[in-house]
Amino acid sequence: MSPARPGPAPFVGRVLAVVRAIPAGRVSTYGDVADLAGHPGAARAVGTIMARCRDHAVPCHRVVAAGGRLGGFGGHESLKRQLLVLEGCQVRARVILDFSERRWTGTPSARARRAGQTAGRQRTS
DNA sequence: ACCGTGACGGCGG
DNA sequence: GCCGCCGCCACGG
Repeated sequence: MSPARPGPAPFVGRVLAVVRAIPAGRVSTYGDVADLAGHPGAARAVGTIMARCRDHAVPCHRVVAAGGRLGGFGGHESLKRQLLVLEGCQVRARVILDFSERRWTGTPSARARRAGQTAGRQRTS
């Protein structure tokens, strides 16, 4: 009964969830995603997950390399670039020009939480 | 428990 | 600015 299928490993599931949360017009780096998924330093693993992800509900084109470089896209970098441009990013060759403005590292409240602060939300009391 | 897989990150040349 | 090297990590076989 309920043969509970293999299902994605916890980390994989969280990574996909994080990527799905990246708003259109914004981007995150592999390292940012690893961080948001709770495994800082696992950027390479995130890349591997992206490479194997075939779920169209996951906007993997919004995951870029450090410094705003495009990174890979299964041999279709031009497509990745086009998608990002359509979403409003300025891309020159293999670099996102307005990276600092487009970079997304989670919701402000989530970031505050990571920083151990209570900022953003009203004071708890 | 070891090893190969990778859409990485950082640094040096 | 590009390329190559090495270190890093989670996963599956």
